[in-house]
Amino acid sequence: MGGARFEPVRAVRAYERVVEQIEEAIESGALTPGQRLPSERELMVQLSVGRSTVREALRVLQARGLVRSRPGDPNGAEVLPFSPAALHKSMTTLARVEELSLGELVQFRMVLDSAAILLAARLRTDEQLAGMAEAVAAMRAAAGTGSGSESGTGTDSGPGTGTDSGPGTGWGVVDTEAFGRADVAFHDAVVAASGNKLIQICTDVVRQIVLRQIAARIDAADDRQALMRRSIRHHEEVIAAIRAGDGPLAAQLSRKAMYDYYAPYVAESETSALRALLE
Amino acid sequence: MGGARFEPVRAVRAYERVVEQIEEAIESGALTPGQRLPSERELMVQLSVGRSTVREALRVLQARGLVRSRPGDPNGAEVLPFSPAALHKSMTTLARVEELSLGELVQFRMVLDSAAILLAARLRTDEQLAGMAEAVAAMRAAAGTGSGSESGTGTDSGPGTGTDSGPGTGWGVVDTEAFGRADVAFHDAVVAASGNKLIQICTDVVRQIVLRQIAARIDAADDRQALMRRSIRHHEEVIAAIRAGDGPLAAQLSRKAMYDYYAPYVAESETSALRALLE
DNA sequence: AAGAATTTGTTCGTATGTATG
DNA sequence: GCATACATACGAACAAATTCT
Repeated sequence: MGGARFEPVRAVRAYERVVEQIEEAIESGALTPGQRLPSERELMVQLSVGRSTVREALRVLQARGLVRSRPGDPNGAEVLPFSPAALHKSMTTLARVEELSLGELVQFRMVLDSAAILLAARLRTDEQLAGMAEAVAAMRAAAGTGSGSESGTGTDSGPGTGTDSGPGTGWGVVDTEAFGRADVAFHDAVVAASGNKLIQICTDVVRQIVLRQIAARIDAADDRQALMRRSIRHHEEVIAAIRAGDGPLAAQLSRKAMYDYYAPYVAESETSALRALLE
Repeated sequence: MGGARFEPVRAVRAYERVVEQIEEAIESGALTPGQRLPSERELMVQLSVGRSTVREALRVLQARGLVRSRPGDPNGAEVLPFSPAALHKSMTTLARVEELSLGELVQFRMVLDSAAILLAARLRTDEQLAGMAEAVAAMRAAAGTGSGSESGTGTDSGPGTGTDSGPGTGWGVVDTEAFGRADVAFHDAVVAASGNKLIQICTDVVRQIVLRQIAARIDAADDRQALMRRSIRHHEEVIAAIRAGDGPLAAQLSRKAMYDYYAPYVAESETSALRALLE
């Protein structure tokens, strides 16, 4: 009894077979980024399918961010290096149709970011630590405030980043855009030090989604500079804890910092769930 | 100076415009799951594009999991309820082409799972707690071991789940498949209690990817029953901590449990990064 | 610098298998 | 069983874009 088990045969479309073949070639490494696929007409001969079928398959692969094809390119479609664009798209869709609340997104960031910081406190190199300090210095510069605190970091502001072409912002006062960039650079340095690419990509994606939802409200805040100063102080505390190797403290500080920064925009019914992470 | 800023005009394909229109209709809620799109021929009239263009757009939408079309369906393509399938696909691709190591995946699970447990310890209802206990009872039943420990949980094994049709496994001994299902049910109950859908989906996706990588090795282990017993004991300790409302303890126990379970399959060079989370 | 050759983008017509009534 | 409408698939044709000569 029970030797053979049959599955219902789902009618597999021709274009899916094409997608599978090319996908397999890419994911297995037989096709590496930068290499070219055969032209559509040659693919249609090699695979013995019509051109429309080939094109539909290429569209799917393009939607997944695996290849790109340009009109007139004598070579075929180009195999792309992986980018989290498809992941970003999926999560954005998820956020819209599943009505992911801002609270959930911020909570997710608090979890992943504090984990990254916990790991970074253990695994960071001195260069990575210097990169974090540099980013905070850039935040200070963008906030237009002389100094945030009495921290002993000897690194001065990185060259060139910031006050070159911010449209509509004056000099020496506040450059919201540059501040945001420096903030991103800080967190990038942290997740890079954590050594976990998955955390890196997910935090990156979620950060963009969060920012898209509240960028307007942050820009409209009239106490921006005060917010920036507090954020800078928090970051400096985090760096100090990382430098001291106290991961749990650094992680807790980072959760607190993110809570303080984003909580005003989260629905009141959800802030308690955020505070549950502050402990 | 600087008033108008021009962007390079990227030639936007016709099919992309079609994708955007339909996508917008779905994400905005104008089209809800279960509803039907117009037929391809009608879309091609409404949008004044050719048939192939419509089809390529539908392929992209199908690849994103937003619609599904079947041959012969008198209605058009069906709008689907959101499923994390596209997210899963993206992450799987990421894991393959970026060579995400098993260590990174397990680390990610440790972070998200322990966060979910921390939240669940605060926010769970009694029903959700009962569901977790039920899942652990099912794990005990599947492991074929009389009792895992002297824990005082009064719930007996849930009805029906488990020993009905495991192929090739005897009765009363070990049913690896049922054990896995019960384990999944436990973690599902936890993330449901955490109240964060994003954590739920991400843990679900990553769990499947991890399992796909090491399922064979787990099946081949000859001390499976010992592993199961230890896993059950760990889960019972976690439940006890959740019941007591001690979130940090529950989270720490869960990280330890996952480390014990998966560390043997992780490269030795990576286990230290995992232990960094154990604190 | 201009034109030829090739490739993708798009349309259209046709044939086939399938689901619904 | 039959008619209808649909998706699937093929392939020819033309337009637009790119590269090479």
